[in-house]
Amino acid sequence: MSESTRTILHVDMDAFYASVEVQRDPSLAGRPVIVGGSGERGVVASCSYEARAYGVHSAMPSVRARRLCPHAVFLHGDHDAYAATSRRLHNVFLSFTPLVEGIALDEAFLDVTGARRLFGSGAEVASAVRSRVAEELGLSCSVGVSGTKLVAKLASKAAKPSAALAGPVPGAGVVVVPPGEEVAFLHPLPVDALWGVGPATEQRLCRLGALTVGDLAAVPVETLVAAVGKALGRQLHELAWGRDASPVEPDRGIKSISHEETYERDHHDHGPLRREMVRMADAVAGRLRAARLAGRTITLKVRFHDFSTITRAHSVPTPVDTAPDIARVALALLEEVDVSAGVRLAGVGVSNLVQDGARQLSLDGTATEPGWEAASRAVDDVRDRFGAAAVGPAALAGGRGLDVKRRGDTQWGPRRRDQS
DNA sequence: TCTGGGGTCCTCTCTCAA
DNA sequence: TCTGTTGAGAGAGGACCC
Repeated sequence: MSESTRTILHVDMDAFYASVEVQRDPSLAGRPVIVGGSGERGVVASCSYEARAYGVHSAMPSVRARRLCPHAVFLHGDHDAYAATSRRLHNVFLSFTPLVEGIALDEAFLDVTGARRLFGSGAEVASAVRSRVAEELGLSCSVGVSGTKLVAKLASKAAKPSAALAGPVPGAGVVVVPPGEEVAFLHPLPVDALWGVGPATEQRLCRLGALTVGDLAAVPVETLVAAVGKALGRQLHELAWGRDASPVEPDRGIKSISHEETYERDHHDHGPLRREMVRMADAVAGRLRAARLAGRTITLKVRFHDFSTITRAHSVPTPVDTAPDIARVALALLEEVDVSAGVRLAGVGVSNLVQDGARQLSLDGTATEPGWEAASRAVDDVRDRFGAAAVGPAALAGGRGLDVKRRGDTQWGPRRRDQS
C-alpha cells in the first residue's frame, strides 16, 4: 500500500492526568489543577487548562509552578489510576482498528486505512473516535489525521484547546491534513516541531540558518548530515519534505526496564546508596518477572549535585531477573564511583532483555541462583496478595523499612515533607 | 529557570579476535 | 612471531520523547 493512501490518526488526550483527577473529584472542575512532584526537586507532569492560563506547563519545576499559580490544587498523581483509564482508552481504539501503537498513557497512533469502508473518511473516523472516548470515558481528546505519523501528530497538536484566564478555549478537535498538502502544512512550522529536534539540534540547525521546516527543507542533505550526523540528518531531510513511511507498530517490545529516584537531599556516602541499590534492584526485578523478562546488562546511573550524569554498565553471561543478582552487579558498579561530591539521583536499569522462557542455562546446566528464583516467585505471590510492602529484602529492614518503590510512586520527584 | 522518571536511539571509543 | 587492519560487541554518554 502506498504511503499516500494510508490514513493515520494521532489521538492525544487533553490534559490527561489532570482530567482524570477532575473526574475522580468533580469539585476540582474549573479550578487550576497541577499533577506532579510536590517537593523542591519535583516537576509538573500535567496540568489543567485553568493552570496553563497562568503559564504553568508540563516539565516545569514544581517550585516555579507554585509561584506562578499559588492557588492551584497540587496533586501527587496516581499512576495506577491513569494506567487503568489508559487501558479503557486503548480498548476504544481497538474497536476501530487492530493497528494501535501506544506512545504514552495518553496518546496513540491508529492506522485506520482498513477501517474507512466501515467508518467513513479519515475525518469521520476521527470524529467517531472522539465521540466514543467522550461517551465511554467522559474525557476529551484531540485528533490529527494524515497519511504519515509525523503530520498526524502535528495536526493533533493544532486541534488542541488553548488556555486563557477567562477559561479554556475549545480547539478544532479534529484537524485533517489531506494527501498532497503535507509540505504546505509543515513548512511554516519551527524546526523543533520535527521529531529528533531538541534544544541541542535546534542550535545546530539555527547556525545553518534553518529556523523553519521550510528553511530546513532547502538545506542540502549532505550539509545536514555534516551538522547533525548521518541518521538524524537523513531523517530530518525526509521529514521536512513530508516523507515518513514509518508504520504504526502495535507490538513494540520492551527494550529495558529501569528505576531511578531523585533524593530530596544529596547523598555523600556509599552507605545509604547501597540500600537504595538493593531497593531499586528489588523493584526492577519485580517488574521484570511481571513482564516475564530477564536481562543481561545491568546499568547504574548516578546524577551528581551539579547535574552531571554518569552511567556504568556490566553484562553478565546469563540473563537475570532476581533482586540479589541485579543488586550484586549494581553494588559492584557503585563501589567504583566517587560519590563524595553529592549524589542527587541514583538509578538501576536492566537491558539486553530476553523472554523468560528463552533464558539460557549456564555451563553447569543451571540458571544463576536457582534458589533465588524460587524465593523471588514466592515474594511475588505474597506481594500480589498482601501488597508491595508485605515483604522485601532483609537489607532494607529498619530505616526506610520495606518501602519498595513501585512504578510511579515517586514519578515526578520527591514529595514535600509535609505530605505522606 | 534550574531542571522527574521511564524510556529509545545514535554516536563515539575502546577492546578483542580473526 | 610480529604488525596492521577490520569488524563486532560492549560501554559510556548525549539527545530526544512523553
